[in-house]
Amino acid sequence: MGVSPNELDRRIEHFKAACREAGIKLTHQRIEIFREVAGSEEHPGAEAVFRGVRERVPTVSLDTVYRTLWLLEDLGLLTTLGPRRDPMRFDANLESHHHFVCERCGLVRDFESAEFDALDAPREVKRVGSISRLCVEVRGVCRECSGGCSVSGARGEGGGE
Amino acid sequence: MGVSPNELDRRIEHFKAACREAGIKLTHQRIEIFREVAGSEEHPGAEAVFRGVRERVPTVSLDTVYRTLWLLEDLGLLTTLGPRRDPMRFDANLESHHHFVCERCGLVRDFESAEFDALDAPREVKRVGSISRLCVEVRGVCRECSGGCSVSGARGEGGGE
DNA sequence: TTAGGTGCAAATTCTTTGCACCCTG
DNA sequence: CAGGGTGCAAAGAATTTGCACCTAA
Repeated sequence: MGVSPNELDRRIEHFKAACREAGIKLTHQRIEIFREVAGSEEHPGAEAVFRGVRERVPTVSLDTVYRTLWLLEDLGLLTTLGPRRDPMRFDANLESHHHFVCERCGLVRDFESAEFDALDAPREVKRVGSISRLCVEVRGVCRECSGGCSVSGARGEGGGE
Repeated sequence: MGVSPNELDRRIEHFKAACREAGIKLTHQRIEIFREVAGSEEHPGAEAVFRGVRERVPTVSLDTVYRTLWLLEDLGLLTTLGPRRDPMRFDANLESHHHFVCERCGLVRDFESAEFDALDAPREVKRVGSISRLCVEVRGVCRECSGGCSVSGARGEGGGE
C-alpha cells in the first residue's frame, strides 16, 4: 500500500544484508514483519503489523512482532515515530519552538530559532490538510550520554526535585 | 527548574483566564498540575507530574493528573510531545524525510523536501549533543477529518486490508 | 446549593518476559 | 547439530473508568 515494488525489494535486500552482517538469523517471521513495515506508508503500530503479517504467517505471535520491531530498530533498520518508547510527555510552552531529542536517554531540550519558525510547509503538504504548526525535531545523542557516563536513571524525565 | 518565575506567572495567569473562559473549575489540583508542567523544561510525563504535585498536594491521585493533563491538552493549554496518545509506530523509510501529523485522527504522512533536508541545527543545539538527523513535523488536520466525514475507525493505523 | 471535580480501586490497553520447542546457518 | 528464535501464557507498565464523596462558583 504505497511503497513501490521496486523500493520495497530494495529495502528488503538491504534488510537481508544487514541481518547477515549483524549475524542474526533471517527467519520467515522477520522478513515478513520487516516487509509489512517497509511496504506501508502508514507507519503501522505493532498491532497493525501483527494483523498484516498474520495473513501470510498465521502462526506468528504478537510478542514476536514486538521483539522483532525493537530488534530492527536497534539495528537501525527501522525508526520509531515519537521521541521514544516512553510514556507520553507534556509541554506547556505554546510559543513556536523546536526540540532536540536524545535517542539514548530520551532527554528533550527546547530551543528557539527564527530560521525554523519562518519555514513554510510545501504545497504538497498543504494539500493533505490544514496546517496548524510546524516543529523541527533534531535527533542525536546528548553530551551526558555520549560522554560515556552511566546515565543512571536520568531518562530525561526529570520530575522530582 | 528552568522556566523563569515571570514566565511561569504569565503562563499561570493565562491558564486561569482560559479555565474561566472555558467554564471549568479552577481547582487547587488543576493549578498545581499545570504549574508543574509549565514550570519545567523537562517535558514531564504523567508520573513525573504526579510526583512533583504530590509534594505540594499530598492527596492528589495519579488519575486526576491524567484527566487534567488531557483536559488541558483539549483546551489547547498544553501540547504533547509525540504524534499522539497512540501505541508506538514504526517507519522503515531511512531516507531523510518529514512528517505531516493529523492532530485529529493520528494519520502520519511522509513527505520529502530538499529545503527541509538542507536545514542545519543552530550552534546552540550542537552544544547540547551530536546530531544524527533532523526531521520537520508539520501538525494540522487532514482533509478526511476536516471534511466532516466520520473517520470511523480509520485512525491512521491502516494495518490489515 | 449543586454540578463539576476528585480519589480510590478495578479495568483496559500496550508491551515485556520465562520457558520449552523449533528452525536457520 | 547447536544456539538463536518463536509461540504461548502470564506478568508488568501505562492509562482509563465507575462511583461516592467533596468543593469551587
